[in-house]
Amino acid sequence: MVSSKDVAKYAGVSQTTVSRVLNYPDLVKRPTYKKVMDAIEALNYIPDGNARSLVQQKTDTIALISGPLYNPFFVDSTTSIVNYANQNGFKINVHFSNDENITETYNFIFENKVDGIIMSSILLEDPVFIKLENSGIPFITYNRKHKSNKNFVEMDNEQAGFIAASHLLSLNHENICWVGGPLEMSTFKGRYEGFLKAFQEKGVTVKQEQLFITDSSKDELYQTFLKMEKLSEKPTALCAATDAIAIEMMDFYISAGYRVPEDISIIGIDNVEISRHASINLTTVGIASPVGLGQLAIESLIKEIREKNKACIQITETVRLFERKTTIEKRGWV
Amino acid sequence: MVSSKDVAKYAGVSQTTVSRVLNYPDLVKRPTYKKVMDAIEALNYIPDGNARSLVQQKTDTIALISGPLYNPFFVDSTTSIVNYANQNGFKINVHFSNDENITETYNFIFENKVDGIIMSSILLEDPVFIKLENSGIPFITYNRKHKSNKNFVEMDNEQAGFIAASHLLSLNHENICWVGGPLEMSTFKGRYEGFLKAFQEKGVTVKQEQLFITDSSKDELYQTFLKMEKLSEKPTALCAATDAIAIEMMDFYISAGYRVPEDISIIGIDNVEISRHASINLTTVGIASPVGLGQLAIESLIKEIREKNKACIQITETVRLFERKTTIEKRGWV
DNA sequence: CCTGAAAATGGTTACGTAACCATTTTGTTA
DNA sequence: TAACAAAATGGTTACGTAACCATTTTCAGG
Repeated sequence: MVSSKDVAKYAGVSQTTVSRVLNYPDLVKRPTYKKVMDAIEALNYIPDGNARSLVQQKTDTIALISGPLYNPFFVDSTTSIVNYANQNGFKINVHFSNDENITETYNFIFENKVDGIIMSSILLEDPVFIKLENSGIPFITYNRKHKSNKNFVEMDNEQAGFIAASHLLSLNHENICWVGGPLEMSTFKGRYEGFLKAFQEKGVTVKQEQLFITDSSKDELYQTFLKMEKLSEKPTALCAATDAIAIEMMDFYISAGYRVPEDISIIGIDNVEISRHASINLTTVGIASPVGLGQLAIESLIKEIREKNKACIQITETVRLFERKTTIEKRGWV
Repeated sequence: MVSSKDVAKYAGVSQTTVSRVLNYPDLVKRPTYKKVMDAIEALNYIPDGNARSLVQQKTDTIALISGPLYNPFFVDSTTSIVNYANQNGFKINVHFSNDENITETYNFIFENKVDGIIMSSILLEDPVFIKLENSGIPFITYNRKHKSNKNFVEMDNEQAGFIAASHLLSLNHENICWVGGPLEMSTFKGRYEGFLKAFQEKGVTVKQEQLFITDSSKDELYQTFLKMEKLSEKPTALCAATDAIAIEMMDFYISAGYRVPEDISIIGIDNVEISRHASINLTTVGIASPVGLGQLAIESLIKEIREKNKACIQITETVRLFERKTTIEKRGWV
């Protein structure tokens, strides 16, 4: 491989001058500059970013630990994060975590110096948090957060759950099922609590059997669907903790011959891009601002890396209802 | 930052021995091994992957140039690629290309030594191909290919276009629009030619005005929709070059009050995951094998990197129809 | 034409690791 | 116990770059 030494020899200058041509061209006389550039051209020289990283003690690389892309929330956030980072000269090492391989994922990341870590996959009381803190690497979470998180970008999850439940209650639904979990994750916990709070304020009682604390895997969601089918009183509405869950449940209901929303109202939370689609038209709750959580987080992280800014980044975005066509007023059909 | 020298000093051994403990533990006596491991533990030492890369002349990193995730094809392929690579100890640097920033993207990648490149975004006659060849870095394309590509994984695009068109023709549609492009891309070119071939074999004529060669941006697709609305003879069926286009067009039609498939049949190509969803149920053409193109490509690339295998990888997967609910027989309504 | 400061360039080093070769230690066999 | 091979460990180097300090060149002003 051709190195800056080869270029130096070819151009008849020192390696130092070659480095200078690329990094401080103003310090080099024009003719010398040209000689070197010609040599670079002729030899097809490309500087080795790895070697540069070693000497400069920075990698211009950020590790992203995202949830799986079959959750459309992460489609949106991954897109923003990768594009924004690349535009700002950072590489993104992507990892998709299913919350099981998470330890390996972190070890993998620690092995390779990165300038920062941006992630969603963390539990409220995750033990990995201490390792992250000790590593000294700037990191930020988006969507979810840890109980002692310094830097995070989230939506107001409790408000979101509250708005979703309130919307269904205002449409006269009372037999409303909750689907989502696990509650070790800040998102699900907040949304769940908001959901319950709405019932409490309205004075409507929630039965234990209406609450399904599940993970988001297709299998378990299908099992949940089957359980709901066996309920003595079938729900007239369903509050899903995420759009991904809502869309999946909708699939099961429609496949089973139900009409949405006539037979069952469904609401999600996240307002992912695909929920807008005319075939889906999911009523949902999402952040009011047009800038997504991923985008906010990566902007903050890069700022912190650049400015060695040690200030806390704690953003909780306010949310609102996006009313579409999967929820409808409950009609008495007695 | 704590280095292997620090560990060596702490453990009272040489740096060489520390390195050996981690890479060739069998060459180290048990007590020494333990001393070093204890030191590593005590100092919280993590080897620097960058330094290792420099001396070993490999990075364990693969660059991925994917199309945008709003095309669900790339959701599926990116997931397989990232997961498979990570499981095999490779990091993935992700880049989303919109075919405009492509030159910058390539320069960005060349600046940082990677062990391989896996990409979709390339034109049939892309000039960047020569730079890729000259770089000596193993690379493979999936989905699309270059006219002189050595390594690629694709579907049989012509067969796909042929099957899609044949399906619509067999349902007695004749006024069928084609939407997709540009033809500089192998996928669109092949599918388009297959589409035309089906008409030719059936002896049905295609009018120029039925053929819409567009890019896949939402804006341009909407313009295309408007043009189709103004056609003297409105189409009864639509063959989209990709599922992404099909799903987008479906959105426009439904939003405008049309029913799919009663008012217009729509077929796509790719068989992306989301097309299976009960709310979408897109009839489409996709590879018969359950293993996706991205997965095939990353497996081949990693094999090539590991074995320095210089054999050509040229895979063209056969395709079949996935009949769902967006296509229906044309009824005479005169 | 000389002087001195500024401009331009060069030499050397460190970054953290693994490869390579050299040296010391261990243990076996005669 | 001597001899010697094998096992264990150490010293030095290279990887390719930018930082740092040293040296040479240039050129303005007297």
